[in-house]
Amino acid sequence: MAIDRAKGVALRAKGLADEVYDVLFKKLLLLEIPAGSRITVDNLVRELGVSQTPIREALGRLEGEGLVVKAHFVGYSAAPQISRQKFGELYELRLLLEPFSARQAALNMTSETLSSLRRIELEMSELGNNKRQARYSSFARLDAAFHDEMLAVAGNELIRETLAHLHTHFHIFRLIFRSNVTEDAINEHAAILSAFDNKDGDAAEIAMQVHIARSRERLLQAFQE
Amino acid sequence: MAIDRAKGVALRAKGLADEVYDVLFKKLLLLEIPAGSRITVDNLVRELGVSQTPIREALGRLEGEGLVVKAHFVGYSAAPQISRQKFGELYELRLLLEPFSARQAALNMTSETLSSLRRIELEMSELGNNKRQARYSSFARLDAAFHDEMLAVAGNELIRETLAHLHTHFHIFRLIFRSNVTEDAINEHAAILSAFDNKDGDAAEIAMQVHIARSRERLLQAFQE
DNA sequence: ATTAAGTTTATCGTATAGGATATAGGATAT
DNA sequence: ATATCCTATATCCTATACGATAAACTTAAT
Repeated sequence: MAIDRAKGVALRAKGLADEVYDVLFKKLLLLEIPAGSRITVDNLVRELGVSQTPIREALGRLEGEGLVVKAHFVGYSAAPQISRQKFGELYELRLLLEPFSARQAALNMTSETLSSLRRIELEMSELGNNKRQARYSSFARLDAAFHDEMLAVAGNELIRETLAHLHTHFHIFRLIFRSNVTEDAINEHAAILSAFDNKDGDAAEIAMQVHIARSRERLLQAFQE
Repeated sequence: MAIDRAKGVALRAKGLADEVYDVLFKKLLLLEIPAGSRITVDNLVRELGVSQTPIREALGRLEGEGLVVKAHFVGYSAAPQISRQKFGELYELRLLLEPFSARQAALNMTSETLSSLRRIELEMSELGNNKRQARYSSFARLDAAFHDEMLAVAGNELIRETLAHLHTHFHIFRLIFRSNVTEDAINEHAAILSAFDNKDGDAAEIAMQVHIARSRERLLQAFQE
């Protein structure tokens, strides 16, 4: 896990702070650092083998992105678990942005992106045989890729960045409640893909709306268990 | 301008990094640091009288929020000026979020918020006599307050935060092109206020849509000058 | 037994020194 | 005259030492 300084130039070109950032980001996404738990600078110094400065800089960036919070003279912690209130707000926002983006994507769709989306879809459908843990983790990654690729084609980078940012929190939430949400989503994605194939903006918008609304219903059960 | 360490406890309770953050944020918003210009750590050390660590931490946070960018072994710079492309994307996003929020705000409107919005509106209309520079600066602040107050009542904090974040970049843009956009906006705000007063969601949504679309047209001229 | 005060420890916050790199300017060779 | 190489400087990047604070633990008194 330690960062190998012997890599020399290639590593230093990016800067240690960037490396530390990537490591911490990944740990947060994989829940190796549980939501709400403390993150001490000294521990990271020992664990990663770098000095405090790049670690503080990386934590500062994560703080700016809302993934960690800081209390004066207490230190950093991973951001707390998403609340039910926040969950509802997140889906309201997705419903405003993604159906619109799906429409745009349908109108701008290229054959390259379409085949790329089909490949993602194929990979998803082949996950059924894997173990539950591995399956869910892969599914989450592929689902993120599907939506992100669509947003790239839709053409509004600001919307794409905004949702990518929110997706991080969303992802952490989903990982905690390992709901079995894989199979249904595949059918819904197929409907979206079909609309993309026909360059049918109306159909794409509606299909995406259905997809997100149903996703919300599926995950909402996690709060009631 | 220097941070007074003699303030002692009160200052330290917030942490120097937070103080530095506030100072830099304000400088960026007031364009005391022009878009794209270099921000050197050493200069800030001398100017603010604090060590490098809190400055780096503050810069890291600003980087996470997209207000500054960093190049390895080169240093930090203020984020570059918004492009025409980005400008279009920003308004597309606003048109997706703010009319919807205006509808929600109309349905949830309270008498307290309504009178608060009216007070903002009154202040705006009284700015006409001031000097152009002071007038514009005050107008921008009041316009931001108007939209933010509406978003607070609308109820979705995530949308509010998202737009507040974007508003920073938007504000910097407007400040550079000191377009004379004050008078028209006042009339458009009045239409929104009227819909709020009647708790008329449809009217509020449409009025906000018109307001943002016209605002876009007014500012778009800045790119063509 | 419980509470409160004092002490200890872990951690953050700050400062300074030294090494590494990129950029700019000048000198030299063609 | 131009292009290339070299040198110098400003700046970032890293490491370490020291001070300040808050939380945890222990001890003693009621």
